[in-house]
Amino acid sequence: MLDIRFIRENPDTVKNACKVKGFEDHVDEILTLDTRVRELKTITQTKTAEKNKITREIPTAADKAPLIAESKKIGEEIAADLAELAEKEEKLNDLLHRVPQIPSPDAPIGADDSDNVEVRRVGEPTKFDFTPRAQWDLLDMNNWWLPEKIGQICGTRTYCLMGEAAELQLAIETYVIQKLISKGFTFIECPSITKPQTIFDAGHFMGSDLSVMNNDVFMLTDTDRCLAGTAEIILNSLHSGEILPENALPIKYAGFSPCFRKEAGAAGRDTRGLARFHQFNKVEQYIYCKPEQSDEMHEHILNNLCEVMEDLELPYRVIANSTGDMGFNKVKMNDVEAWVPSENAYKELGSCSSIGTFQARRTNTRYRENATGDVKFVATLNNTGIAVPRALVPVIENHQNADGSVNIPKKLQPLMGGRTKIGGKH
RNA sequence: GGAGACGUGGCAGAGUGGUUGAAUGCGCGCGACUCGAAAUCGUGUAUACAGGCAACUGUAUCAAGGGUUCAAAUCCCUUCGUCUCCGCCA
Repeated sequence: MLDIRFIRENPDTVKNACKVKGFEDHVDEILTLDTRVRELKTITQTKTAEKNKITREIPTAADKAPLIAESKKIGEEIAADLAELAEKEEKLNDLLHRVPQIPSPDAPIGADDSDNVEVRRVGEPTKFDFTPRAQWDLLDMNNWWLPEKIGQICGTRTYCLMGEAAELQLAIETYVIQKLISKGFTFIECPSITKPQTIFDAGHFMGSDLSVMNNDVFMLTDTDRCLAGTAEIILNSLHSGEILPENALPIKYAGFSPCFRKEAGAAGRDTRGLARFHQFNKVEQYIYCKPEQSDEMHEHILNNLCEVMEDLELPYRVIANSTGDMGFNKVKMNDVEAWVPSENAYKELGSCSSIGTFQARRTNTRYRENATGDVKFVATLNNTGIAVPRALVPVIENHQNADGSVNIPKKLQPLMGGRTKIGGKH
């Protein structure tokens, strides 16, 4: 959420953010409510101060009865104002949770992903001197998965890797985790079961009614828990309510967890292959930093993902997502897409986001400035480290050979027992 | 799942209805002493919101929420969390 003072002082900026991101504009209603709420606070606080003064005189007063009566009378007056205050504050709070984060001036303005802009392209689409196979053919012929059987057992949008593909997935996860550790990240394995409030605090949903997430989040029936869609959710709440020392920043976490998505809005999309599942694994980069460090950290975690692409020897490109595509809580967003030969297209493998202080306001995560002693909200950022099995798609397709075998990228070979190739007839 | 204990400031730890935003100790900041440091002494050390140009003032906060009362850290209820023992268990 945004600072109410910021909205008060920059209503036009906020209105514009609503417009370019495609969210309803509640600014005028917010400002009206805000004025009334502050009025009521002033009135009730003045009366409470008066009442406290009388209350303090009671223990030593010779005749207590008139003072008690007076105090009681003021108490009743306060109660009436308090009722209105509570109602107005609740309404204001709900509307404040519907105001989107202000997008960066650098972000392309646009309604949806068709307005995204390619920032850079690294490597060329892979050329083959044979007809390359699609991921599902490679998986079938190498006996690397069980699509029909697992569909019967576990339902749609589940997967099961076997043999060398399962090994490769584990190697990729381990590789990325170790890479991030070497760059100063703290490796942290996160729970997937969490409370709905933590998901809300990550700022992916609008308003203050938690039921809005039912469409996207798996709720665990008859419990107060749900399944987290990403480790970002847990990492975001890791320092909630804390005031961090300035020199602790930036804090860099490499979170690993199984991730759960309902994929309710994706019916019929990516139903074949390893691209989209209810459950997958993800290494997540998560940063807490000072707001002025945010751009630098954005480049840092974006570059980490680009390096991973290069270590996996994948042709890829970086996208600047448009204001309409970046989502409710983001300042700026860069997708990283890898080349997928079977689709003759670049496909998203990761998404790098600057959140500003938007999440920190929801979790109340702050730091104390050394020089001034001031307490300020931290900025947070997140990026994919690697998401599997989706990342296996470009890896096995781009590195395939005519016989259906797959070359292992050099950096992964030590984690694959020194093998340079898997699959094929051998 | 059963039984019990507990949740106070950065930490430790007093405090069971009335100037307690909270004793005391530790830590930390500043100052004095010192050539410098240690020790010692003095002094200071939460956050949010509202009002004010500001100095500052007010209100709230002793896990969270609600209740009783003129008055709640202190009494009652609910929730959350932590710990111990038993049971179960990868």
